[in-house]
Amino acid sequence: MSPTHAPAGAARQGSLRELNLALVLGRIAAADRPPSRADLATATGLTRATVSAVVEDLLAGQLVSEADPAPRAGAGRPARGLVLADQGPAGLGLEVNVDYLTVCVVDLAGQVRHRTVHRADLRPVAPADALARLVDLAGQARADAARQGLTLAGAALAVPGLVDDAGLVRLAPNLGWRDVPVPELLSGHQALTDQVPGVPALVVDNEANFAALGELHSRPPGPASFLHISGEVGIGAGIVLDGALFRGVRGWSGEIGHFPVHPQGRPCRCGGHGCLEQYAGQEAIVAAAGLLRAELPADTATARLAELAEAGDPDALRALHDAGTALGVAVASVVNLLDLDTVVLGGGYAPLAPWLCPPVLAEIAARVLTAAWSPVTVRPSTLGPEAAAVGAAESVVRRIVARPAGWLGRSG
Amino acid sequence: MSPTHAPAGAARQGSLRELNLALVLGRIAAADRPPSRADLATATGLTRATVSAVVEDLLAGQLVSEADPAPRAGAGRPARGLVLADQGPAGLGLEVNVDYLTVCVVDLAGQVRHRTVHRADLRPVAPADALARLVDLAGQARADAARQGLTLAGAALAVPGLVDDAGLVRLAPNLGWRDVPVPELLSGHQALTDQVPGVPALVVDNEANFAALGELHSRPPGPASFLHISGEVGIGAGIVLDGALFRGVRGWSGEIGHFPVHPQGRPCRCGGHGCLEQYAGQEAIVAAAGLLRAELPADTATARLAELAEAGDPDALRALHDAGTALGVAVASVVNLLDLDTVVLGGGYAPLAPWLCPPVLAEIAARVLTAAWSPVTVRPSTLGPEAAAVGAAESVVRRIVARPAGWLGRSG
DNA sequence: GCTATTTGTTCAGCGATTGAATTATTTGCC
DNA sequence: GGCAAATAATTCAATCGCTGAACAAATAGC
Repeated sequence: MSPTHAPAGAARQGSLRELNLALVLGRIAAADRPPSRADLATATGLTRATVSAVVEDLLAGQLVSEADPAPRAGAGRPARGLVLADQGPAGLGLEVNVDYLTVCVVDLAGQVRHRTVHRADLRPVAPADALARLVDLAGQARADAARQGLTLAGAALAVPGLVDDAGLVRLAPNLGWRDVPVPELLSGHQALTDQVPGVPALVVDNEANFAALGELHSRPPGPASFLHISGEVGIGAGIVLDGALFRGVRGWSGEIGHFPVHPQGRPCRCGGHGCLEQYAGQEAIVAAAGLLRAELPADTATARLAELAEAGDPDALRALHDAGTALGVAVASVVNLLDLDTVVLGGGYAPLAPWLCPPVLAEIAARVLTAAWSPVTVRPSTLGPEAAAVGAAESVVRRIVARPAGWLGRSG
Repeated sequence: MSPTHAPAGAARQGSLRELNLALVLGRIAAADRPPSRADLATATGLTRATVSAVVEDLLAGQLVSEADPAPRAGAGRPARGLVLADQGPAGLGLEVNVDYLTVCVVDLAGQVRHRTVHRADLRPVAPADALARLVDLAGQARADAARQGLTLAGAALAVPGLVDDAGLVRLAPNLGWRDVPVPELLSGHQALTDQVPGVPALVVDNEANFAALGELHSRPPGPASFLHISGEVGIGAGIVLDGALFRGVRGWSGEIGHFPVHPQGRPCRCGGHGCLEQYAGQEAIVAAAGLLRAELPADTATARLAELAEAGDPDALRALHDAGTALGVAVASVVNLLDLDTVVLGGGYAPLAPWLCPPVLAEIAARVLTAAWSPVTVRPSTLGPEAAAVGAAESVVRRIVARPAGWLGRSG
């Protein structure tokens, strides 16, 4: 991923157009106001002739559309602004979690055009049945998308667990799933999306990874490299390096929940001692604050905790401080290892960020050698609780923006 | 780095040839026996006509040369094998360390064609003087390279400390350097190498990073992603992801020495407590084994320790076991975070690997969730103590192999 | 209404790849 | 020894896509 590496395949004649399609479309996507063809030419270094030809392809493929010209001072023929199409390909994002199912549709511009949240305790539900419900919701989403002139070009499913390259869910402890062959179970149903060359029909990945992707593509765009930590029952991290998600050799990166914060500390269900999860996991924080954890929905407990902290409840404040310190120990090590300058607290941590950030920053200041030369930012996620589903859907459209040739029917 | 990301610049006509030059040359470099043009055509997907044209460019530019045909069974015109040229561009690798200076020259094929090690205690020497000595050694290396038909295309300097993007050595604690502007100090001397477009004249980086690169490009080629840990007085890690060194946002990745192994443990000079360095640093191991650390050269102490362990000395064995356990705690967290499947113990750890690996593996087995599905390999580095200098030199030639257009005088 | 200015398109030219035909060189068989 | 089959490498017309310059389109200012 960004590092200078040799190209994967042969550069044939058409590769040139493929690259320039991606280049121009990427510029249109990144611009903050609709650029003209002339703007794109100067920005990319291509000639206006080439840009025109490329844009013609993109217009024909419904990837961009012409917008009202951006008002400009001075003389000259008015420009025609180019924006990402709001009719055309879109991504389907799916999420299965402990107490809800989410389906959403995101268009090329990153707008959420459809969203459904289905609250239900999924733990007693068999995986196949949960997926069947999801297919049902996806069908409605697809119909709604079609009404809006959108074509679903691919789907991505977020799961709170370890996922295989093939989409096999090896283990989702809080959901009670083990070795669930998701693509196989879904293949029995109607296809979720249309088939588009270059866009896999279904990608399954960890929710923390997709949540990080959602953050990466949020507006305004985040930094190119950051650590996104989702604090739920477990603690997962999504690592974004140079604008790309780092998935590790087998896609199992980001397991930060069992970082040894207190090596001789509390026993953890993983078999170790003093794992981060035991000190900064949602259940741990809630318990430390003296709240009964009988209240089932995790977000309710989190909201309650935030209320108490807001009101100055000393137990809640102490619990949050301790959790933040534990989190800070782990985060500091990650920052030392990867030299990141931004850490995003997402998921259940986002509403607690006002109280978690200070101790995290304190640990970073104390433990990160290089913090003296350049500061590390710790901030809450800008996305809500559906970050993972939105990030999943965005990963689909981003793939099209990064490689539009597939969608346009070129060799890909 | 590697990840699917949009191309940086405009794809013009010549980019096609640039890409294919890199593609073909990369194949020649990666092949284990000299491939013919026909082999390259089938391997890359290009036509034989194109491959011939590309190879002609590479031959003219002295990047490859024709070798004896690989013996083949069956009829047909015999192939002409292509190998990386042993006359042509080469990389100059430099290293400043606490008790030695090293200069080496590595050719395109990765062969070390010249090597000088100058032993001296560099701590009392002013940075400018140390660099002047290095320039002297480099001049001899350049003359020797010229005698062998090699042209030095660029230089890379390994330093045991934090280095800036601009080559400023912010801090090299064991060397006593602070804010040393290396490129500036060297600019006063004769140029180390020739100027080649696309190849920076001098790159300065951390020794751990270059040592990891050396491991990456060693024969047989290592895995595409791994963690390389250099155990010296300090402990540095080089992170290789998808075949590329991961340098972090500012190039300061890999600071693993201050990983909190025992949060309430021994105070560390960094201000923290229980840092890995205090338990698995060379001085710590030597002290724990009951050896006097008055013996200055670090490699002597390490060798002595290995001898004692070999002889079954219980103090030495216990010290190594404890160090390995501490190292394992840190390594397990890194593996959990990045999902790597290979860890290489280099530098001072390499000769101690027989005793360090078992406890490291034990900690990984206990702490890495995914280790159950796929094992993690822990092995010593195959390179000797000059790994950093060789890795530095290799980084120069690798850049040429990855982007030969610059060397060939194309726009690149 | 005219000029200056900027946008976008058209078109000949050119570089690079392609695919088929051609040449080169060896093995195997009669 | 000579011929056919097989494999390697080169040659060449065709094609694709980018370039650069000329040209058409559309607006502001005088």
